[in-house]
Amino acid sequence: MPREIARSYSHQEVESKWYARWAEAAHFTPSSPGAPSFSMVIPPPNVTGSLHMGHALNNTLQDVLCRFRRMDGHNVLWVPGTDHAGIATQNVVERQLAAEGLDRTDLGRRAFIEKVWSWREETGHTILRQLRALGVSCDWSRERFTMDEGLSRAVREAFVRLWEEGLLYRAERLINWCPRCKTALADIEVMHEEVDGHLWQVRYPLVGDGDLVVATTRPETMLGDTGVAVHPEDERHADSIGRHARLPIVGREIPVVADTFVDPEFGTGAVKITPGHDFNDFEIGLRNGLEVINILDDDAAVRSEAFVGEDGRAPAWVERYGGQDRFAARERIVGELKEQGLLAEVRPYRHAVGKCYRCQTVIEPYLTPQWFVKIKPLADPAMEAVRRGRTRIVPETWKSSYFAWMENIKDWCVSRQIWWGHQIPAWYCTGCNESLDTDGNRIASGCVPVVGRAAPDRCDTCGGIRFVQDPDVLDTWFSSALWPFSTLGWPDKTADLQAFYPTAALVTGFDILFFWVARMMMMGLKFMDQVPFRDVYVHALVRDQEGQKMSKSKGNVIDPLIMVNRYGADPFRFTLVAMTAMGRDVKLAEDRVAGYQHFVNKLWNATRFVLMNLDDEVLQERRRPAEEPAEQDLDLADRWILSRLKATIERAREAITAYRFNDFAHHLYQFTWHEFCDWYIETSKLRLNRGAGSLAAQRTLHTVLQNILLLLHPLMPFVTEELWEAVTAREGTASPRRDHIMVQRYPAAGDLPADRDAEDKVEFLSGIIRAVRNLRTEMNVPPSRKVRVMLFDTEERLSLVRAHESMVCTLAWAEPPEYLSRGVRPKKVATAIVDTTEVYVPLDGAVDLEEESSRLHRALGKIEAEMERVRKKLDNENFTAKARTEVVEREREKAQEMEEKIEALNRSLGRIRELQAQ
RNA sequence: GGUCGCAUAGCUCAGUUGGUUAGAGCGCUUGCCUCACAUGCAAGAGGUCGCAGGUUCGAGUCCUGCUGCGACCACCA
Repeated sequence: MPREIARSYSHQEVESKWYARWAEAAHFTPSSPGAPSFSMVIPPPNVTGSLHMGHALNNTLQDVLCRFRRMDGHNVLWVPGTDHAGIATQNVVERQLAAEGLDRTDLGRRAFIEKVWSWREETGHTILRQLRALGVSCDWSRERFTMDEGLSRAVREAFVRLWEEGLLYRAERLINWCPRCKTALADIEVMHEEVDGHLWQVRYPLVGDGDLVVATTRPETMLGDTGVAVHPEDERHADSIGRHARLPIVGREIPVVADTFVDPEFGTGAVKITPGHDFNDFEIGLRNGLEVINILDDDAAVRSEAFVGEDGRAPAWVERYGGQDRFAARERIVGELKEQGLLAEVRPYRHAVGKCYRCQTVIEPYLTPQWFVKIKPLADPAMEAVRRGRTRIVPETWKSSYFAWMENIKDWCVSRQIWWGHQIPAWYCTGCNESLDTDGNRIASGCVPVVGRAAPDRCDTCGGIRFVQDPDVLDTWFSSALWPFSTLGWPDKTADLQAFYPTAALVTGFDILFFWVARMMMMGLKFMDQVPFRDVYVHALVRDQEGQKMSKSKGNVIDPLIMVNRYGADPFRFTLVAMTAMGRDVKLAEDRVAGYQHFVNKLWNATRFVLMNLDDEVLQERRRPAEEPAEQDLDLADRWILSRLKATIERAREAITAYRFNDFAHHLYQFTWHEFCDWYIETSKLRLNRGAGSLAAQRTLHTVLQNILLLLHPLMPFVTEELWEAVTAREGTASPRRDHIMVQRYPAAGDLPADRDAEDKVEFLSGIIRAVRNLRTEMNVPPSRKVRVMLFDTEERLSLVRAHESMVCTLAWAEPPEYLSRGVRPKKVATAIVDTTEVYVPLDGAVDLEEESSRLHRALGKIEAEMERVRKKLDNENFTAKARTEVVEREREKAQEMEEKIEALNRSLGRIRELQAQ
């Protein structure tokens, strides 16, 4: 019989013990036929990741939802897994290679990919292991990886279907190129950042005479200039239109064109046009028939006739500038322009540059063949679904962001020039495509792909049998976009899809709303003809206590595992949930966690108290927990706490189903601590000690405590499970695992009575008690003495106090009150009013004046002695000058405090003398 | 440049649809080792709810403007 539990809770052993037991009992995915399902997919963390605060918050919230729904009778499925994180993972492994002095080309594609796989075997499960420490209850038997066999099949299938429906195309477009990752990026993967740069004004001589001064932030791109543009109505430059300028350094003649894009107000009103390296210029070039020159491309000579010198080689300047780092080239170009006197002006200029979201390298617009998803036909239904409420975004403020992004969406560049990822299922016949580079490094834009679920056997056109697969891989987010259904077995029609799609909710941070959520919406509707989730709960970012984003470089990172280790998973989870209010960032400070650790301790000790006071029979009674105690001699206090419990259950359920996590936590906290512990347990003590009413009190304590544990379980799974075992005294039952709190019914308010009458009465009585306590303190009644009280009100009100006199007196530590009818108000009293009842504490009756007076004198004596010691210390000892100052400072503060205290004591003594005199 | 959000006690934040003396945790003050818990108990101090107007019988809560932060989006050289 676990009648005694330890004096305090130690989380370490308890947490690992219970996690193992839950897993063993297969509680994570219950299956009761006919029950409603509740499914979620985890936002798959990168395999490269280790657990940070964002994951901790995200997964705690999901776990709270899952545990609640599971207890509430749903068939819960929570699918865990990881994302292969193309560029991020490739970067990690490449860094390892670099440490050995190698790069990926030394290994070759096949060997490199093998290396990534073995890296993943070794370390790719770290983060999922770490999640277990939080107590998350995903179904580990269903762990998926975006590169595993099933999901890869889903990716190929999706790609092929998009192709077949004409929603996928390959084209040469200007894309965002990361020169470090050496791959294309989607628009959304480019982060814009303000930087301090310069605006250079460069003189372009016109052929014949005169010149045009153009302004640019990137002078090095002039190597690829193929025109200069001015506004058609700009009179200053009207003469230049149609003439040619001679490109400095290069010497090429380029046309001056008119385009309304040019803002005559900005700079000089003349813009150099570099169609190969700027999105605007590309458009202008198209409109005006300008050439495109690619200065970063080693193959530039091949790709553009303009670059071919007499000897068939690129002109020297391409080698001088194009091959090297852009910023070094910029300096040399600027230097050379200056030498030639062509630099008209330089001024500091702050402007935005695009950077790679993976490595922060400045993006270079670059003309290459890539694969694109035609996005409009996918985005429209995805917007419609949210508009019609088929998917609800919570909180709603994110809806407008969602629409804004979707409305302006452009075709999605899904190809990446890296090796780690889903290789694009497109093949090129070597017979048909002469320009095919059979090393597979780059497929020219004119080549015709054959897209299919597997490599083709024979070319339909030429009958050839040799094919080269497209070397590009898909954007990582392409596979994540399929996650809600690919993890359930799609493209097969599986029972899982039938049962669990659409998923009930998706819990995610706003940072991946567009990367991931929007794309899941599009793909889910496309391939499943149904939204991927009913609700999207968008939570905020976890910041440090100053509101700064946590980052390694700032050194302000709080490690969730350290929190779990130090305080326990339960307090940590509780903190995260309690801080999660809608639409606001979570600022996390460690002392919050410490604060909620105290709450765990409180719960622990409340349980200890209950266990110490229950008779064996009561402990072993097996009522359904949310059910009022059977015996009907319930006291007012019992009725009150049960009614409060009912209200708490209602509020808690309301909060959690509306994703108001902080409300959920706070209602339960408030009830447990300030209603159950502070009031109910305190009142129960009297009845437990006497015979009368003891049984009802015991049963009520038992019932309410069990309900508290059940209610708190989604938030604090470990400690509640541990305590549940103790309060349900379950040894000897046939199937202990069925008794785990994790699989009990969640309390329902309907099982309990509301009792307005009891609530009103207790509120009144506790008001009286508070008033008396307050007066006690005001009157300086020593704790050893009971206070004398008089109450003045109608007989009816007073009779209520009379009926609960012992409770009131015990909690207020008062003598039995004098009940006064109207008319005889006492004098010389301290008063308070509760409702209509006036509460009096007679001054002279409150304090034993003799005793109090001598107590104060003793205290005064002590302090004066201390003062004397301080004075001596200051006088006698030999200090160095500095030490002396410090000591004096410190002691002076002490002395000040003591003097204040002496003053206060003297005041009290004075009051007592006054009273004695009367 | 566009959009959205936030400004409430010393600190970190609650405050659903406008309704009587604005709440919590931490911190602070005072008194208590009262036999579940000092990771505690009791009592308390502390707020012109960013500023200025407006709507209303009534506004922290709605509207307008301003100030200060923050985020997201964005191809102006």
